[in-house]
This record gives sequence, C-alpha cells and structure tokens, in this order.
Amino acid sequence: MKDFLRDQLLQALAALQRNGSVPADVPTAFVIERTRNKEHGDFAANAALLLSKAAGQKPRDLAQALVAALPESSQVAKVEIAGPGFINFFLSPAAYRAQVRSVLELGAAYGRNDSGGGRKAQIEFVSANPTGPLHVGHGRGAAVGDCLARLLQATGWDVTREFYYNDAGQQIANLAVSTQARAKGVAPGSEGWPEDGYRGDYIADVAQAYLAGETVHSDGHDVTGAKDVEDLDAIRRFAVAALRREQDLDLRAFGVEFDVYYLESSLYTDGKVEDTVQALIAAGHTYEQDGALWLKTTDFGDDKDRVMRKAQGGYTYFLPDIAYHVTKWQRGFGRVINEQGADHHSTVTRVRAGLQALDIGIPKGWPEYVLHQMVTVMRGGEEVKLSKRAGSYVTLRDLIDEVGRDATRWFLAARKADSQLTFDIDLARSATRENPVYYVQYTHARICRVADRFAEKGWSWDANNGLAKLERLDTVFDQDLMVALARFPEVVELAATNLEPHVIATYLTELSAIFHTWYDNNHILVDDADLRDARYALAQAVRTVVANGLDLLGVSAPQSM
RNA sequence: GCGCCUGUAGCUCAACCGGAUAGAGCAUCGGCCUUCUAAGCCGACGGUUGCAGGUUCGAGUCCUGUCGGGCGCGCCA
Repeated sequence: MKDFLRDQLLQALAALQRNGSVPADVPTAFVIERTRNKEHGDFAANAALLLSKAAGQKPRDLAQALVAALPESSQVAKVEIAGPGFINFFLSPAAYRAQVRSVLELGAAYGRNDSGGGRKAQIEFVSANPTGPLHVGHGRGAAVGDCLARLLQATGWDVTREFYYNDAGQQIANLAVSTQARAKGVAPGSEGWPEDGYRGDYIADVAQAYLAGETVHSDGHDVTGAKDVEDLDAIRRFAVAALRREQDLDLRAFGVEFDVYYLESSLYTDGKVEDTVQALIAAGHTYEQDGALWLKTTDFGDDKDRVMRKAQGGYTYFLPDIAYHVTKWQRGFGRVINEQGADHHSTVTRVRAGLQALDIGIPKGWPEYVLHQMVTVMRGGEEVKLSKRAGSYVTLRDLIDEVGRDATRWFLAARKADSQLTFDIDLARSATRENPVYYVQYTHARICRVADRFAEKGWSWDANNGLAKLERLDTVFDQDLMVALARFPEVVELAATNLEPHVIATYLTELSAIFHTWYDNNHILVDDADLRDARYALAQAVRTVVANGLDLLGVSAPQSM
C-alpha cells in the first residue's frame, strides 16, 4: 500500500512538472508512513514539506497542487492536507476488506514477500566454543539470530544458518586438562587442579562419561570415551563431542537448528589460514616488526595495526576469522550477517579491514553485524548469577526448564538487540496480562476456542459468505482490527530490513490488544448468519496473522491454554 | 584516557533510518463475568525524553559538549 501511494504521488508530481508549476529537477525522496493518530487518516506523506523549498512554493500550496493532480483510486476514500503540509490518505473500507480476504487466501504466506529474490544469505550466530553449556547470552544470540533467519526467509532470502566453533585452541586445551583432572578425581581448587581450569560440575560429568566408555553422537559422528586418563588427546576429542552434543540438545530444545557447523581447525588443515596470510602479504598491507607479522588495519579505519603472526610463531585469532569470512564470500553469500555479543564488537573493524586488504571485491560494509548487549537474569527482585550445572553463570537450559521455551524465546528476542536486557523470571512465568507471551498466545487460543463452540452450536462457517458480507463489519472496532491486520506485511518488511526481530513482538502485542477489545465488543456466534460468518472471517484472519507472527519468533501458537 | 552501546512515566519497554498531541503494560485508584476462556475489557492518575547548547518548517531521533550505566581497548579467543 505504501508503494502504491508513493507511486500515486510520483505521478502527481510528474504531472506538475509537465505543466511547469514545479521544476523538473526537484528531489523525489519523501516518506510515506502509517499515521499515529487516526484523525490523520491511514498514511501520511511529507512530500510537500520536503519539496517545498526546491519547488519554490509554500508546503501547503504544494500539497494542494499535488492532491489536485493525484489520480483517482478506489483504494483511497479521501485525501486531506493537514498541519504544516502533510498529505493524509484515508483508505476506503473496501481496501481494508480486501486485506482481510488476502489474509485468508494467503494463509501462512500472508506477510511474506520476495524482496530477497532468492538470493543467498548466511546468518552466523551462537558460535559458542564447546567448553561448557550455553549461557543466557548465547540464548539471546540464538533467539535473535534464529528470528533474523526466519525474517530473511520470510522476505525471500535463501538463508543458511551457520555455527562456527573452535575445537583446537587454547580454550580447548584447557577443557582437556580440566576434564583429565576430574577424571583423576582432582576437585577444583585442590592439589593438582589446573590453573584457570573449568570448574563447573559439567566437567565432572564429562569425565565420568569418558571413564565409563560412553559414546556420544555429535555433528555427524560418534566419539567413544577411551577410558584412559593419560590420553589427553582422546579426552579432548571426547570432551568436545560431549559438550557440542549438550549444546545441540539445548538448542534443539530451544527450537533452533543449524545448517552448517564450521570448525576453526579446518581452516588450518585445509590451508586456508596460510592462503590468507600469503594473500594479505601479496596485497601489500603487511609489514614485519619486532619479529611479528602485522596487518595494516589502520589503512581501513582501525585505530591501530594488528599482529597476524606472533614473534614466537603461530597466528593470532583474527587471522582465521578473516580466512573464515573469505570462505563465506567464496561460498557465494552476497549477504552475511553475524549475530554476536557486543563484547566482541572490536572484531568488526578488524575483520572488515582484513577483507578489504585482500582486495577481492568484497563490499566495505560486508559482513553485516547485529550485536546484542548483555543479559541479566532476575528472580524475586534479585540478580541470579549461578546455575547448578555451570556454576558461574546462568545457562540457557536453566531458563528453558524454568519458564519454558516460548517465554524464553519471546523475552530474549522482544527487546532491541543493542540495549541491555533484564530477564525477569517471575514475569516470564506469570500467566497474566503483564506477560506478553501469554497475552498474544491467548489471542490465538481464544479464536481456536470459538471454532470449537461454532461446531458445538451446530453451525458451520460459510467462508465465502463471510467474505462476501465483510461490509457488515463497519464499527470502529472492526476498522481498527482490519487496519492492524493490514499493517503486518509492513511490519515484517521493516523488521527484516532493519534486522530488528523485536518489532514483531511489539506488533503482536498491539494486535492482540486490539483483538481483545474487539472480542469484548463483538459477539461472534450470533444468530444472524451473515454477521456471524463475517465476524468469524475477521477472527480467522487475526488467528492467521498471530500464528504467522509467532512463527517468525519461533514461538508456538497454542490451540488452547 | 580512547572506541562502541545506552539513558524515555515509580518499574519493564515502544516510538516505522527527522514528522503532527511521545505510546503500551505493570504498579496505584475506580468500574465490567446468567453471553464464544476474566490468561480478558473499560476508565483515572502518571513526562522539561539525564543535562546544556546547535542544525531546521519540525528533534526522543541528527551534531557538539557534559553527567550516569554497560562492554571493549593483548604478539588471549
């Protein structure tokens, strides 16, 4: 609808330019947006305000001329000029009834579009190293990343979900010696416990499983505990597999699945790290100093140059990072989004700098980043910091077990990623209006219940009749609800464009509020069959949109509650 | 000290990449269940958008400064 109105205005502008009342070279950038206030109609355009200077006319005069030149349309009931020179569009009731029909015809496809055109996009998220259970921060990354993937899929992108992890570095060596210590019966803090070892109880579980010769299946292969406490390499392989598997179980319980798991170690074994070093040297953006090899990231906006190869040999972490991103580019992902904790924000400039230094045609802003801020967990008004299993942090599993998958996903995705998030366990558990998850799910369940009652009363819904009689729905409640339904595709597009899943949650809460008001003022199962069919059609449209919206968040739409 | 994020009602948060009178929920107070789930609805109260300047027709939004909070500033990952 926005595009339609924009086109109408552009036609009007072109007409004015033809008859010479407006210069031919005025800019045509203006915004059409939903109004906040119903008195201003459905959409407002600021074209006259922005173009008045270039056109040499007062905003209201220009607006007047534009409106006079607008083509006729059955979609628009009236157009007004208001305030300093806004052009306000009031849509016709028929335009909204058409939206309701569209919802029922399209079903699960309503709200989706093809702006991605089937192009390949990759979203890398979570990417936790297998050194312990996932924590709440990973949970936020999982919720946001998966919603981003769903949003891009809904807007026509061919999306790959990818998880990158390190199975061979310093942290993993620490994991191995920690597990070995536990296998030998050494407790954290006692004699022989490795410095900075992982102290969580889960390490003891892994050690037990290793000693028992258990087999774990992870990332497509089986690893069996060798039972030998001296075989550090076997311990390492087993611990990595066991913890990856545990993370995967948590992610699955969270409703998140990945298409690709990428191992940092493979970048070395495949020679990609070495290739990248050579390419950077060849590109001329490196130099040797103090025995180390440096990359001149300052050529690309970094505040200081970075060491690539240490004086003692070995590469710093950001080199495999660059090599990894080269593979993403080579794999044909014209669009890549990295969802990470904001504590890694310093890598953004470095990775992009490294990719620019290679000069292989990668655009400057590639890859895109969505960084989420920290999560603090509250219960009973106090911050929760510990978990039974991990010890030093709250795990994703703790949250899922305590408040359920739906509420966890909702709360972790319903806030803007770049602001800090307070996860209130008491709120997430509460089954009241103040808990938006249940409020929205209740909308869906309520409508489903009406369907049950429909049958119990011995009636059946005549969908065609309902759609044919939509003009019977002419109250302000009906109108508000139809407007809300019509907004959904715009909201999806906006959320996808700005990479902001939280706007879906905000929208669903608003839609639910409008629905509940409508529901309280409109009895659906009335004796008047035409009215009943029409109201039920509108309710079904709401149910469909709520289900579609919840699906974008990965939250279930229950039939009953 | 430098960089990034952030500051909106008592609390938790919105505000569609500059728009019109800054919105919800909770809390507080007051109403609504012989009718499809009250996990609901309606009303009242609540604001100098941290502060000070600037840009312009118009600023919560952009710029500068300042104060408070978070994160990051390794030849760690």
